[in-house]
Amino acid sequence: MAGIKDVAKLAGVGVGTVSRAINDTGYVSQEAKAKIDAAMEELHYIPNELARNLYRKKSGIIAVLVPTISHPFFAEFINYMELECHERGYKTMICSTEREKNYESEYLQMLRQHIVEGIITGVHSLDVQEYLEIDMPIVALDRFIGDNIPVVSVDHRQGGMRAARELIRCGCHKVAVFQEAKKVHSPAQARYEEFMRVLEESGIETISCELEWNKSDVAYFNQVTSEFFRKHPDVDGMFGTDLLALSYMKAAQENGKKIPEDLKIIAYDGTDIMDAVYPRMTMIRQPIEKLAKEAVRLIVHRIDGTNLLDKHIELESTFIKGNTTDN
Amino acid sequence: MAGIKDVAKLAGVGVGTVSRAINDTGYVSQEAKAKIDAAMEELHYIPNELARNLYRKKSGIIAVLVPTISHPFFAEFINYMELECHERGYKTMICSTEREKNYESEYLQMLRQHIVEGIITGVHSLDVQEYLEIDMPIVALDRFIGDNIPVVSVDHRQGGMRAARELIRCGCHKVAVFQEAKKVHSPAQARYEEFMRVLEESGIETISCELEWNKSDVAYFNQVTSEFFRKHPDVDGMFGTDLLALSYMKAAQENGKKIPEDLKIIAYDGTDIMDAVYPRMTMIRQPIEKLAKEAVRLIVHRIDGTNLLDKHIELESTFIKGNTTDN
DNA sequence: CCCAAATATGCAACCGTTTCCATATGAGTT
DNA sequence: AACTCATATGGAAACGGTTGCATATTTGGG
Repeated sequence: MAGIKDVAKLAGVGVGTVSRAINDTGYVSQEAKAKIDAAMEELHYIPNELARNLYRKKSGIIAVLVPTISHPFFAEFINYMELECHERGYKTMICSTEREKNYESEYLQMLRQHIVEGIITGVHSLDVQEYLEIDMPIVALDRFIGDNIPVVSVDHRQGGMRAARELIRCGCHKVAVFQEAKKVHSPAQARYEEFMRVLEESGIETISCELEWNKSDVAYFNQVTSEFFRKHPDVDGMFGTDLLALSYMKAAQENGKKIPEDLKIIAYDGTDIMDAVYPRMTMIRQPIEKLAKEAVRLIVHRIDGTNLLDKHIELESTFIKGNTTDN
Repeated sequence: MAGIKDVAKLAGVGVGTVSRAINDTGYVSQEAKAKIDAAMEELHYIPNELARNLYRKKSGIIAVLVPTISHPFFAEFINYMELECHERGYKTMICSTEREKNYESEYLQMLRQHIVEGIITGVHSLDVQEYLEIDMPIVALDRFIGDNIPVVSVDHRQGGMRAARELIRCGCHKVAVFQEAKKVHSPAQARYEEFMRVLEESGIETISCELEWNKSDVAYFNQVTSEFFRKHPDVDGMFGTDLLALSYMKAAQENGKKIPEDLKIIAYDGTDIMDAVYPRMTMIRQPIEKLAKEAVRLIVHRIDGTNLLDKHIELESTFIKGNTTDN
């Protein structure tokens, strides 16, 4: 591998001159530039980014922590995030934490090790302490971590309210709501609270089913929904995240229920795979692209040290009327 | 940020001794070790990985190139891949190329820049030349690139054959097959060939629909399938990848077709979101976890320079009988 | 008691860049 | 002619580690 010294030698100039030529900084004569270009060409020289990184103390990498990539919401989020990172000159590193142990601290280490410059975390860790101690570029996706860590999320309360109103409008009597583990401190909790509050205000019975922490695979969802359905076959309304809503619909249909006649379903998230299913789901769609862009914007600002003011960015979700509530 | 010199100074030893203590190489006395540990603790010292990388000429990062992360197959693949990489001590960088331009060369640069040590590419580029020139750690997922670049894929021919036989068994007369852009040189082409060959051998009419290159979003699929359905409402069998199969089923159901009575559908890929839909899809499931593990194994071997023999790893897919072919 | 081997350590060189600084040249000004 | 100032350049120091080498010091066997 040819280094900058080889280029300098071949071009008959000093390394400093080569470096200035490459980076277009300082003074370099036309003559020298030409010789350097020729030498670089001849040696197939490409600057070693490792060395640059060391000097600059920058890796140009942003990490994203998610429970699992294989979940439409996170997959879509990461997709948009990578786009935005790329646009801003950053690379994207992924870290999934859905394993036995809680791997978060390991990933946080990467910040101190200068492997990554910032972290966007969509992980619902239980041991939050570690984050609080660090004063480093961290942005949370839909999760409260600490006062100094900005959060990007949607207005869950509104989403919960809209879902509740829609089910009320459709005349539901007994509604199931699937919510994530309560020990997780997330803005999403407001969604369930508001959803249930509004329904109960209207005197509608609600049955909530708390999911296990950090489990979001389809096999688990199928197990939960079919079991739930067996216990509560008379439920006539349901609210849950995309895959869960799909899974519940499946459990119901397998048992001969008609959608939306016998059961109304509203899905939360509205990832785009939902557009491929029949019947068209009534959904509360999160603006995933915007979430991702905002998260990247915030983390880049943190990295640059500019604009540290933003604390909580709350975006609006969209209600999409489909055919799973009524026709 | 405290450096190794600070630790050395505080501990009253040389930097070499500190380095040896940290890395557990060479001789370090108990006494020195204790002092160093204390100093590291006091200074909250963590080795700068950037500096280590430079010396070792290793970044510890493997990149994965995909058209889009937001597609269940790739999302699942990346998920397992990240797991396996992590297990082997590598970080995972993602690069999506589903943008206007063909960004592959940019990402290939990362190898030369020493940003990543290896690349697993699931991208269906058109300009293959660049790969061929490079003799670097590259592994292709389901795609032929060049003689020196190993491929990990499934036995598509068998998958195509099974799907065809199933549709024959169900008595289809006119079958639709959606296939990726023909200009892509991928092992998957064998699937369509075999599928159509077997059907035509039985005298069954086939209509093939070629998809645009590098388009795999649901909106596009919906557009394609609804248009196709309008043109060919009398088709009674269909074969396509997961989302496409879902989208097609949706188009059919929206037009009052009964599944599987009026139309038989077989999905290829079998990502796990498919387990959440009703009716249960008849599928050819790719062993995504194994694909990912094999791809990582190969790339790591290439990086280490051990075992450069493997050229083409071909895994078996699984036929899963669901209720979209018959009950 | 002596010498080889094992243990222990500090210092300098190195990894491949970037940037600072000292120095040089030539053009334009007074 | 002397003095700026812009242009141009090479070499050294720095980034923060790791490792080779020279040099103790200790240990143990004959």
